[in-house]
Amino acid sequence: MRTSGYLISTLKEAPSEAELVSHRLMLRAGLIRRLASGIYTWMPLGLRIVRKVEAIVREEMNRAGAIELSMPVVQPAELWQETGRWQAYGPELLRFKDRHDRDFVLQPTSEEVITEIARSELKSYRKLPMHLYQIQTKFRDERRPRFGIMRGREFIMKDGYSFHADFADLEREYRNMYATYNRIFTRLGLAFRAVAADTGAIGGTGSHEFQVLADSGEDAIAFCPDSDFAANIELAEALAPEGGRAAPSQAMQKVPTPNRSTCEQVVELLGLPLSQSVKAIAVMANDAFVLLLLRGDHSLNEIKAAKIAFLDPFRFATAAEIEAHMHCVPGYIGPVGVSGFKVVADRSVAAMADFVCGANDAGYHLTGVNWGRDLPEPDTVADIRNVVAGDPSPDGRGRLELCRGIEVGHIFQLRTKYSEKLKAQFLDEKGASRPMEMGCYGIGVTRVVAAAIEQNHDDKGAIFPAPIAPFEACVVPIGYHKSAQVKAAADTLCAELIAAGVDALLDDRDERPGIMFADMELIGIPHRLVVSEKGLAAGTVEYKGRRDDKPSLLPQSEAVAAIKARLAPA
RNA sequence: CGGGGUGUAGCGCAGCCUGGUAGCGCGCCUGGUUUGGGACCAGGAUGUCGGGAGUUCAAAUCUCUCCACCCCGACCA
Repeated sequence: MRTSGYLISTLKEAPSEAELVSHRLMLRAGLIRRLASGIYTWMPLGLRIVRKVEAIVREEMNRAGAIELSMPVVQPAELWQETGRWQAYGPELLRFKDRHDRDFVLQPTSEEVITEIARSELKSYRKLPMHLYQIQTKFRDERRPRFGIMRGREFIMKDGYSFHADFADLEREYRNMYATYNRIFTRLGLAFRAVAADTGAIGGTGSHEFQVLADSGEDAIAFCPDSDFAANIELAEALAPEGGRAAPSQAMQKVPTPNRSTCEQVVELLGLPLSQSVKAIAVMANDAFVLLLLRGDHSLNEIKAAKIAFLDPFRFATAAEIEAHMHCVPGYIGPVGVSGFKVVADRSVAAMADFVCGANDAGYHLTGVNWGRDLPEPDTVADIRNVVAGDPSPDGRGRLELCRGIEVGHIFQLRTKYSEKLKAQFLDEKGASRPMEMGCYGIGVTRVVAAAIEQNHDDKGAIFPAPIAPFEACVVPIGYHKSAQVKAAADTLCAELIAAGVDALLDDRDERPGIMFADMELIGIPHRLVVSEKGLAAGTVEYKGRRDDKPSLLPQSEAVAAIKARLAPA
């Protein structure tokens, strides 16, 4: 491929709309162009990257025994009504009507359609197991699209669905996919981690996310360097503190804390550690008022809290509701001397002694508060906080660390949630009708592109891993349009690279070298060869890896082999 | 959805306060000089100033309204 005649549209300055590094670089490199909020055109160069990601995903899915098909982007509402997701999915599901006033959706995912296919095609245990997947455009009407393609509304996802006669076989395929995803993300050249995850809206039981590690990631991951424990912070269990609760050593005291409504402000005034304070979070669950207690230095994990039966679902109480139940303004509320509603204490709060909390009197807090003596034991003790770095690992083998990640893959055991609702049943060996066990497996293809840049870039631009780079190598001639010798050598070199199976780009534009270097670096081509009259006179071409500080010289005759060697899998 | 902000040439921005008919840099086109890290000189093209309504002799500028986009938030009382 030659740059002349191709569409390379780089920008010196990034459009002001972009904040995130990958978003800025994708716009500057001309990989994408925004058409509407969260909706982007994939420009030729960007599309090459997408196609390379797709090819690797497709190859590994096929190798793992899955079979590709393609389901419609536009789907009739009836199936969605059958599973109840027409109601349950909420405003993220884009709905519209056709000319006959019939309801349709743009697929955000395809459990309904695939299950409809399974129920009509897979009627016998003899046809199971079966794993079908597609690589398709998805649409989710995000409440706030952001970060360019990272959280766009329209995106490309590989979604696979497996059908099984029993749970043991689903578990086998789940392990198969776990291994397949590890292979895929390894081949994509990304630093990633598989983490245990909450099953979220899709439902089901077992679930793992595949997270590309990057500081800008939206997800927090807890992992244990001394074991293989890794989980999304949504799920990571906070164990009860070692050693249990200390005996009371102080008397309860009411102290004035005027204009200090946060835990931080109160402990600063009292000269105590934040971990000695308790904050009370008021929520409404099924029209009932509930007080949640957390240590001052901890944060509420809403997903864990919603797993307590009487808190599902809950929302945060309004100031008016707080005053109605606590007879006190927010900022000074606490669990002492209250009645008429439930109090849920985090495990760490239940283990505290001599703690500080609001006095239910504006401008006052209580110190030296102790369970059992100053207030009754909490109604419920549960793990409702986010883990923090240094917490013991739930597997008992070390301490947790935190890092951030970008979710690029997610695998679920759906069990029979959809097969029951959509009556996807098969006949087993005994002729009995049973719902199929299902698994589902997603990879955000377009998000992988953004994640790869987020993880691999410098001040010059993107640094693509070779397997997904728009081109694997580029040839930059100096004086292509002036020197017949340079032109011939560059043409030959590029042709030889391509003949050797290298996806090579020749920059034959009549531009100054600085412009060509800068563009090739911005678009993240991992290997660069420079052909010049000076070098040819000495029988050399210059090589520079995208991450190298300085170029090196290669004998002209060895250039192709050198690139091949650098592209070979390690 | 709540809060904040921005809309002026392909991109980045100035002009708005104090109304007088639109400008700078980059990019683009032409010619020339250049040619190993985003060159230089000369000439040139490109704007419904986000849309609509209003005030005014006159609106990018003032008023109202709508729209689009971006950022933050939508738990910590």
